[in-house]
Amino acid sequence: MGTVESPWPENSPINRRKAINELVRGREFTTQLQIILRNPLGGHGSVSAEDLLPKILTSFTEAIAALNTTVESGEVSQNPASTHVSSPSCGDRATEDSGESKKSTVLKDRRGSYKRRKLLQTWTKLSATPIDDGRAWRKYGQKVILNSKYPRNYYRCTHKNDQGCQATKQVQQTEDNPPMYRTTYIGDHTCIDMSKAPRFLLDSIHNNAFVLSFEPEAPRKQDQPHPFFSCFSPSIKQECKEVEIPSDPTHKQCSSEYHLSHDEITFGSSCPTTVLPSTPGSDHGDVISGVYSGSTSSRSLDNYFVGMSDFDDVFHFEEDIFQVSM
DNA sequence: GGTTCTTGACCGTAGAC
DNA sequence: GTCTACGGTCAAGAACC
Repeated sequence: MGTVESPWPENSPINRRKAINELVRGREFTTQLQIILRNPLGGHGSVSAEDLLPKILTSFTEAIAALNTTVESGEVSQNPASTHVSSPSCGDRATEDSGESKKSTVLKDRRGSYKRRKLLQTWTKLSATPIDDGRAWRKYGQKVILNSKYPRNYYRCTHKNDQGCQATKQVQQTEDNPPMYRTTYIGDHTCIDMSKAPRFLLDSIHNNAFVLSFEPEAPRKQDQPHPFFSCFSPSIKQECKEVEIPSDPTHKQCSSEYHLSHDEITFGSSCPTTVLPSTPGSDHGDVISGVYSGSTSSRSLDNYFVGMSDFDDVFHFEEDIFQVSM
């Protein structure tokens, strides 16, 4: 517990290499796009921004797919019910259920696990307060769990009906002292929250065209780093503490939910997190399920753009990163 | 009036026999 | 193969804004 293992299964160097190659390609396309956008009147040959965008998306999609293949080979997807978390609510059924104690004292696998849940990626978080992750959830059920003092609450994305978002989460209070809340996320968001969509995305919707906004006047939300890319910024990482401090409600929202810690991806330094690993080697999937999810690919990538104040926040179009040759 | 919550019923899964 | 127990989801009514 608490130790996040290496996100890269060492037995899949081919997929990893492919992912890196795709990311490099995507960066090259992005660089070309930047040149075009900075010099819209200049001659860029036959390549246009409209041509580059699909290539960029394809590169990222391929990278995600490669990573996803890598992850799945390490059994990322797992029923959280079988996750070994040191909590009474997780339930050693044999210890309390006297009626079955004579059958077996060994805790077997839980029954009643839906196949759908096994197919979707899941990850679990522990926090001192119910997590407000900024997403719109709608409660659809509550269930008393065997050997658990508190009921388990079931939530699904508000956009399930209108956008078919399959993301769900379960929140259950543990019997720990002080009480903790275990939040299990199942599946990734495939919805777009229009209230948080960046301007370039809205423009593309309204104009039925791809429009990237690199305008500098768009306010940066320093206090709300984008969950996925925030780990690329070391100044933000230190803010990432999974367990929230009850006495400080300002820390209620923690970006670490989607956070790529240094272990998830080898770009930055440390990022403390208590995202509970589903299985050894599955931690990376726990944190950024959406990115690794093969079922979403580019659409999921779109979601990671949603909520950003500016596209520039993501790519940081700066020469020192992209080494633009102009 | 629309949205969200509550809660009992139903369904799917898997261990036991 | 059937029974049983359990977790997960559905859906109707209630509550809320």
